[in-house]
Amino acid sequence: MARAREFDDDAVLDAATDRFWRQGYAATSVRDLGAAMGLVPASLYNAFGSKHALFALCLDRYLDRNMRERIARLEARQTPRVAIETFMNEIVARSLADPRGCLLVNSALEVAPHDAEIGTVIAARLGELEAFFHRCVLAGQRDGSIAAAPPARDLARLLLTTVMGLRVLARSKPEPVLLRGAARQVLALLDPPFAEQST
Amino acid sequence: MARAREFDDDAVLDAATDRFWRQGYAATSVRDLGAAMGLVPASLYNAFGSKHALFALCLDRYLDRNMRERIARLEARQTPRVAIETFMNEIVARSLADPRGCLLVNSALEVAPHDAEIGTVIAARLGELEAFFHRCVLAGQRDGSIAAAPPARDLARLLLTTVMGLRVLARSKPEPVLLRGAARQVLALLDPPFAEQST
DNA sequence: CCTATTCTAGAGCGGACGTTTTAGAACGCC
DNA sequence: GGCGTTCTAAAACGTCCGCTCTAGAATAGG
Repeated sequence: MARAREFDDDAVLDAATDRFWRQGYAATSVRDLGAAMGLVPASLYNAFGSKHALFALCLDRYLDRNMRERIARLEARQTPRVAIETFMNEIVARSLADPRGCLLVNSALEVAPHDAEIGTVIAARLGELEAFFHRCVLAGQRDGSIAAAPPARDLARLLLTTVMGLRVLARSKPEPVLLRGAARQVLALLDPPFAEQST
Repeated sequence: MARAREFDDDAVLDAATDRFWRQGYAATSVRDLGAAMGLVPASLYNAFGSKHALFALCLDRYLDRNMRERIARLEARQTPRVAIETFMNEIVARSLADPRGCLLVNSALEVAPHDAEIGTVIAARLGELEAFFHRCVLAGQRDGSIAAAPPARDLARLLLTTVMGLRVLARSKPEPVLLRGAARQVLALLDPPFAEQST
């Protein structure tokens, strides 16, 4: 052991994530990151290896603290139908409130097509989200709160697709009625054929 | 009048569009564009003014030749319900076949949030697409091929959202079953409550 | 206290960026 | 046939890129 680090890993990673989130990977320079993190480039390289490695770390941390946390929270505390509704409503609310959008979606378009390593991570996380929707739909079809007729896999696929679409629209056409209308209709698709459902 | 241009505007704009489409705006350098267009940077600047102006031109041309052409073709030749179905199926097929995705969607995430001028163009074109879906849904509800209950505006909003989402997923998780499943379900939402419909 | 190790600071690496300048070649018009 | 204009070609502008090097400050163990 020798001299200790002068900065807090959590704080500087938060700052780096915010930069990538706001500006994208390519448009964020190492000097930009350094300034936001309060670090000189050399310290940044000493601590995290490279811009690419730092991005991978930020993305992973982001997904743990946003997507996975949300999935775990909703699945533990809500009925399946309500979990889906809450998820979609949270996406709409966040999309309208936070101009940065979603780092996962931003990266899915900017980084994934040209970076196999990050691309694999992103595809896997999208798969986790699809799996969450699928579990919710299956459980909802079992308890009668979701229409039994449509295939659960396809409903999960459409829900995932809708989340992606909402995130894109929010960044270029951030109109509340647009996002809310789309979310309302995709949720309507879950309704069982008769208004009544088991209590 | 003096010396004539040695290149064909259409051909070089096609080449430039392909570069922006494939790599995005920021990741495409002027030298890159020049090489693809067979032009030295000075000629490019002489002919098109700047990288930004060239991009705006390419985006406009792209939208005329892809989105607007498709809308006009479908609206002229198909019943409203079939027009929507054909549009969605074409999006899925193209997304799976062309790794470049959609220049409009790519730009909606990469360029629009940081470029007010391009952002305005993109928001307007997304509005045109939403309006197309809205016209189709209204006409389909009139002729009985689309369920009358859901609000046409919301259906149009969800269709637009789904197109955006399909384009995003195709670039990071290009699985045919995923895209086809999502498209199938959003089209199922259009079905009138009883399988029979007027003919 | 001394040494070994790890940190920070800042200058600097070669190269690429968007753009402009300079030089000269090709054409319409008087 | 020269003139004026517009083209092409290539070098060069200053700036920023991701990254590394050198120097010195700080700390733990012997």
